Amino acid sequence: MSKIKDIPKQYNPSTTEEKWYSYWEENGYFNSQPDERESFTVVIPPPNVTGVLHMGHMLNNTIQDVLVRRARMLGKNACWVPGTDHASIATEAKVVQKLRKEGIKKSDLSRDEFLKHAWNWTDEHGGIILQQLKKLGASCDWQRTRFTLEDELYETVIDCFIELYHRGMIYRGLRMVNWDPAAQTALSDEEVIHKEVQSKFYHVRYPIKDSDEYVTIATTRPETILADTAVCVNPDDERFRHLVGKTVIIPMVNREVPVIADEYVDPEFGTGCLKITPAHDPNDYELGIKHGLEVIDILNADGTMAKEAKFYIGEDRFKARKLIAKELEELGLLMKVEEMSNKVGYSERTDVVIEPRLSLQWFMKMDEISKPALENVMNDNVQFHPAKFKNSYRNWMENIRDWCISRQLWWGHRIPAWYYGDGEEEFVIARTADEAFEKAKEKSGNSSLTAKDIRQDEDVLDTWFSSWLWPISVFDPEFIRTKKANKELEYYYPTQDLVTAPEIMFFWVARMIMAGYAFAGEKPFSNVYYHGIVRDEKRRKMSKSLGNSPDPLKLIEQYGADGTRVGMLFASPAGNDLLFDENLCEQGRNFSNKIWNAYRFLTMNMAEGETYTPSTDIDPENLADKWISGRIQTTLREMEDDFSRYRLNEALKKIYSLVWDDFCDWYIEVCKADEYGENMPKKNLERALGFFEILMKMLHPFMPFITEEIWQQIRDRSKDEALTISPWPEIRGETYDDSVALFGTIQSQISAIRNIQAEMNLAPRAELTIIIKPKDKKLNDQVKAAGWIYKKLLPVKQIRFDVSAEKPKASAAAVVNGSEIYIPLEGLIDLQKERERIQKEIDRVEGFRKSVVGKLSNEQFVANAPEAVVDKERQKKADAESNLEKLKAQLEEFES
RNA sequence: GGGUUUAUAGCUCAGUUGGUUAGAGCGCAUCGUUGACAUCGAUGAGGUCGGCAGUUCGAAUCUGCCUAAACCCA
Repeated sequence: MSKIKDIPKQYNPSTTEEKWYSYWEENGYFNSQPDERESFTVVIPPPNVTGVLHMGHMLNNTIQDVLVRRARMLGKNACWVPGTDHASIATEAKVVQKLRKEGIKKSDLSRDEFLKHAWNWTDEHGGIILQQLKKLGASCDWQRTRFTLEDELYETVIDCFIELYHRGMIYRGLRMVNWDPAAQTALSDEEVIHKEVQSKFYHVRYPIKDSDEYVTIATTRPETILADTAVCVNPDDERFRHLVGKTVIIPMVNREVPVIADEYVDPEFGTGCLKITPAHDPNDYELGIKHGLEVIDILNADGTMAKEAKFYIGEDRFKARKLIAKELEELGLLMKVEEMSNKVGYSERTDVVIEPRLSLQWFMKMDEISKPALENVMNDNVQFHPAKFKNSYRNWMENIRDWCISRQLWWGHRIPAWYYGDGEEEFVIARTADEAFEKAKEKSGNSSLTAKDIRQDEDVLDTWFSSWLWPISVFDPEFIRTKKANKELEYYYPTQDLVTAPEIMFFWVARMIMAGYAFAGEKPFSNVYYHGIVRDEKRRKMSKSLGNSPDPLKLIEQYGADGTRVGMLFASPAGNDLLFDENLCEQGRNFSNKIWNAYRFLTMNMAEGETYTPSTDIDPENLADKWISGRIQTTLREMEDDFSRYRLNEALKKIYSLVWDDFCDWYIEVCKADEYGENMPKKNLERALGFFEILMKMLHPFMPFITEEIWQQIRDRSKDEALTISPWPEIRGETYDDSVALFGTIQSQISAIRNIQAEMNLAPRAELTIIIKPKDKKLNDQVKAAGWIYKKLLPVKQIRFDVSAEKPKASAAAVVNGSEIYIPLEGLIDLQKERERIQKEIDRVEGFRKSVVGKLSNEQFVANAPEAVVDKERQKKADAESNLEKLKAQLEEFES
């Protein structure tokens, strides 16, 4: 390259980012087609189609992009499939809300009319989030973008339902389900969030029939008293044994119900008497079946009191609770009210209190399908990173219960069940109405059945019942039906890495693994990387309602996409939560600027009209070249290890430090010209550019934009030479261990001299006379040959290397690994200060020596520890003593 | 109630199979700016590793108990 004029002092991300993202897209670098290369496939955890980018997405997609970009540079056929899901409950709720604002009630609309509104909403708001991902730099294959409710994927889900039904894994049944009275739908167990809340514990008296006695029960939900059909005690409880078999009268409704006995009751809890409400509590329901109790349902779907309750009909359950408590008090039956904390289930989506409710729903059997999913995670066929999550996975899998897959909603995949009568078994499963009609005629044996006599199930399937097929369906939507993989599925499946948050483990990860084995007979991915949840500095989860989440796009605007990515990753150790701090993005932006200025400085050193060709042919005589080259090689190896363990933040820290500390603070400094104002020697500049190119490659997965910008400026590149598709640097190069060690020694000596400058309050530019007395002849030759390095990094008037040097009078001194440094400071030295400085060092080394001697004088240690360890201690002792001797001599000489 | 995880500098985190007088970044302090970058440079001060007991020649690292916190499941 040749000199570029007027590079701005500060890096400006916004123009760069626009420019390169469109360049990448135009040239199709992110598009993947099956070929002979090894595939590296990642499917995106599909965000809600109408959602907007939040901090969790930022982290999630930054991580995926780093993995995908690195794989691409490693020469793999990288394919990152983007897409969205339809988010049944959330989207339907939003549409209902929007219609309500317009004065339209959902119940006034037909299903088709409602769906039209929902699709309009989706078209209007849908996919914004995918556009936002581009701002982040996400290198997705946009041509493959999928949506769980698009036609092809819709069919897949229906195929899946039919297949599983025929395998006998899907059934319909009356069960106690988690009912969301706001969304008016059943939910799966996973969609219920249990929260610890402060509740009132009402103690209520129930009179025994034909007696003066009472039993006292305790409940947090007095409204359910109206649905009680028994009272239960423990058979071994002496207090109540005589009451078993008698009849109690339920207050208010005056229903006569039996007192029954069952081991289930814990005599220690509450009053020891349990009211049984089979319609409104899962445990009571079981007891009800066992004891043949009546089931009285007193709640409507919307959570108001039903006419069966007889009291407060139409009132909300919570209002009814208060009214009933008041009435019981008036009746003299309310004994006391205690405060207690208990766990109450809330809807994940609508945040209202869940009611256990008996209803007819579709379920999926989980016992068989979960087995391979558990086994293949435990044996690491599917690896979890970090592995600690295997524990909770196993725990959930081993206690898994059947999955309620029906939802009383319209936005979603409609259940392909068709009813021809009211009986529980009077239905058929069919793909179309015609097919259903034929099947219904056959199953019912009623040949006079007409098409009008059959009606399709109104309900849709759980959103996760579509997304669990994602790793299969995005490649081959017909596979579930045809059972024959197309070319794409053949090539891309199983995928490599899945990146998600641990909170999604049961919703999605576990079920995708089940689907993988159930349909493809193979895992859906090889690795699952669980990242933390993004929290604010007070450890609160970031949420819209708390308003504690920054706007990701504003962050990108402010700090650049690269800076923001670096900020997110810096704070993100695998599996730990991320305490987001904008400060980290600032650090990322500063890093961008540092890189930019390093590059700017190199261009400033170019002569007009001259052409510079980056080179990594190192000068064998140049210690600094060998050192930086070795450092790069070592860092590449370390990063490889970090990546293999999904420790992205560690890999980033290493390249960050290599660029900033090694390259900028040391390498560029030693490359500079001898005299200020002169240009850097051409050879130095070309090598600096050559190493800089390698650094840009190493940084590219983390900071794609600035690295591409500089890469393209360093040389003219063809379309085939964009950094994004460039090969990752060779890892097989020399590590120059000896040169790296020698350079390290010189760095320590230079730091020691700078320390003297600072502690002695010397003017930073005051030129120094420096005498280095290396610990032996060999080192003397080596450092002497590298004398030029000292001159570049220190204000040197004169420097001398001499194994037999004597300490001059009135000089500051230091000992570094056996080598001594003297700096004559005639007239400048503060004797007292210098004495203190050396004494401090003596104290430190003496403390160290003592701890080593302590070990060595322990006979047990010498006898039992491995010889190498003992030898090491002896060497430490010898070194410490040698250093001490020199320090003491320096101090004495100083006193005289 | 059952289970899992975590506890290391002011903050956020490293610390592989037990052998470092415990590391990093941020923050803090001192000094420095017409010399690539103050979105910067140089230097420095901060922990004995939650508590107790044990195993061991040796423990931040292994074991037990306790305390605290987080998460998951009932």
